[in-house]
Amino acid sequence: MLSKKCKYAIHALVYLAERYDQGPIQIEEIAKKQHIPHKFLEAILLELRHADILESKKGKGGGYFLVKKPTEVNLMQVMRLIDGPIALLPCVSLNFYGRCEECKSEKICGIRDSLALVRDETLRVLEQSTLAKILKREKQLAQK
Amino acid sequence: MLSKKCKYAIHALVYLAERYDQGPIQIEEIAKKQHIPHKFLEAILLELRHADILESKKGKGGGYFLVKKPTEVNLMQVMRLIDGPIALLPCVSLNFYGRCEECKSEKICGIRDSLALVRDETLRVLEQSTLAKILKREKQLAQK
DNA sequence: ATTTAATCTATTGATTTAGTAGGCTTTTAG
DNA sequence: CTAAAAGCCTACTAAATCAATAGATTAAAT
Repeated sequence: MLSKKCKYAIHALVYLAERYDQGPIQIEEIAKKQHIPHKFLEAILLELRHADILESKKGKGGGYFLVKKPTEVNLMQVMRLIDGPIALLPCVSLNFYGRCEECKSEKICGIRDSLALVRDETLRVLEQSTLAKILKREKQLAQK
Repeated sequence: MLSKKCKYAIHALVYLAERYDQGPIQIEEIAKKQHIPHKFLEAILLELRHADILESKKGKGGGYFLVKKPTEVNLMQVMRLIDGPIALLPCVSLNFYGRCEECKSEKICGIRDSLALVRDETLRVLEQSTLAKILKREKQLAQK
C-alpha cells in the first residue's frame, strides 16, 4: 500500500498541476485545501523540490510551483521517490536492486519471473498516469 | 515490497509442493533447508493451516502437508493471507476495502482509476502463479 | 509412560511511519 | 534597514508494524 506521505505528495502535485503557470502557491494553502498537516507537507514538498519536480520561492509571495509540465510528471516517479521500490522483491527491482538473502540462488528462484511481470505491468500503468491525465479525469468526474 | 514472512511462506509452500503426497514434512526440515527461523516458520505454517491451505499431523512422524493441489494454490492467495491487500490504496482494494480518509470524495478522485488498473494487472499475474508453475520453473532453471 | 512434534499465548527489540518543534535563511514591502 | 512572510533544515518523538523468541500445552505414536 502507498504510504500517507505518498498520497499527500500526489494530492499536492495534482493541486499544483491544476494551477500550473499561475505562480507560487503557499504550503499553507495546499495543506488546508488537501487536509495535510502543514509541517509534514513542508517536508514532502522539499523532497519533490530536491528531485527537481518542484521549485520554490522564498519570502512574501513565495511558495511552490511545478517546474516540469503536468504531462511530464507521473505516478511512477513520485512513488519511487517517496515510497521507494515499485517491485515486490528487491531482486526484481530496477531502481533499488538488492539480493534476497533468503534465496540460495537467484538463478533458480521460480518466484522472480512472476514478480518481474507484476513489476513490468505496474510500471507500465504508473508511467502512463501523468498529473495531466489525473487532473483531466478529476474534472470529468466532477462534472457528472 | 513483500514482507519476509510472506517470502518465507512462499518458499515453504514450494518446498511442500515439491513433496506433495509424500506425507507430513516436519517444520524443522523446512526451516533448515529454506533458512527460516524455526519458531517464525511455525507461526507461518499455522496461519496457512488456518486458511485451509495446509494440514498438519501431531506427534512422531507428524508435520505439515498441502491439503490443496499445487495447481490450486497461487501467489494471490498467499500474499493476501500473509501481507494483506494487494491494491495500493484501501479504496481500490477488493478484499480489504476502506475509505481513504484524506480524499474528500471517492467519486472525484482521479488517482483511483490508475491504481485499480494496477491492481487488476497484478492480480491477473499473481493468480496465474501457482505453486505448480513455480516449481516447474525452478526445475527448468536448475537443469541449465 | 515417554518421546516427538505441532499449538497457542505472550513478550520483545528493531525498524518504519507519521508527525512535531524550533531555529535559520531568503525575499519583499515599507 | 528592518519587519514580516515564507520556505529550509535538523532533530526529536509517539505509534504502529515487522521479525522474531520464549515457554507452557496438547495430541499422537511407540
